[in-house]
Amino acid sequence: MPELPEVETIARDLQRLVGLVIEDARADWPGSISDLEPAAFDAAVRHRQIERVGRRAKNIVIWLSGDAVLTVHLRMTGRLILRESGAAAERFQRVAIRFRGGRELRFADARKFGRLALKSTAALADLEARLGPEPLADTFTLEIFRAMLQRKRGNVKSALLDQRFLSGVGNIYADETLFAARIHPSASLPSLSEVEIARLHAALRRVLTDAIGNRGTSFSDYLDAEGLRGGNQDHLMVYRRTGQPCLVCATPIERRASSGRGTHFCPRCQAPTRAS
DNA sequence: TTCGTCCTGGTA
DNA sequence: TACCAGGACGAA
Repeated sequence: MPELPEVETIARDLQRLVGLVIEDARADWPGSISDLEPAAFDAAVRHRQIERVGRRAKNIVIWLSGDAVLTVHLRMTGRLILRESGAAAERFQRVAIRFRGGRELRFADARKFGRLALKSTAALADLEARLGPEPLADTFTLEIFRAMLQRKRGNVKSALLDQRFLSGVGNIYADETLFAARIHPSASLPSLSEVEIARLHAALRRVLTDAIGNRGTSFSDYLDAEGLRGGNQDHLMVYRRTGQPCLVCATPIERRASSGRGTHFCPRCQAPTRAS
């Protein structure tokens, strides 16, 4: 599941696209492209130059010459891999963008949930309007986070997963962050103490930063832009460790389904606080 | 706020 | 063979 650290890793790897000119684009699965038929997409991106590559939330954002932006959301099983043209196609390859000079950006996606979208730079505002702040931005201070939490209801795990509230965090890093902050995933937001809010803020930034340092978490699906696995799966404390001993206190890690998602936690380290 | 939908490979 | 994984979004 590519989340902020995985998408950031890919976006950094794709810096080498800057300056390349698109020769053509081919979509083997039309559904992977939003709003445009494959032929129209091909015509719309041809001969445009890559000006900048970045990330916003879980989107890879590729600025093209001529007021166009290509956004890529990998959803669950999407991969974006840069290869030499002529290399064997990726497994589950859906879209290939060829560049002048012999390289090719492949979008592969087993479950076909991921999407490429071509839009104007003005239309990026629509994307921005649906996204909460970046947890690693300098502007995401403890004070801002505290104010955000005061306006939000529900439990802490669903808040972390809500992209309009905070962007970039998915199921893996929500569970890991809550463990690091020693907060129970079902804890209601109003019940969080000042100390817990501060721990949560610090844990968010540390967990995500460490995961970027490890080039993301790979289970079966995620690969970076070079087609290589990340290393963060060896550093997870609770995610997919159901029944295994907590690495802090040896209590078996529990898993519960909440709103259709698996939630992993240590019932002792993350015991609910009595006060509220 | 929760549920269904899109999807299908991997696993039990 | 059946079921699980789940990000985002729209509907109930």
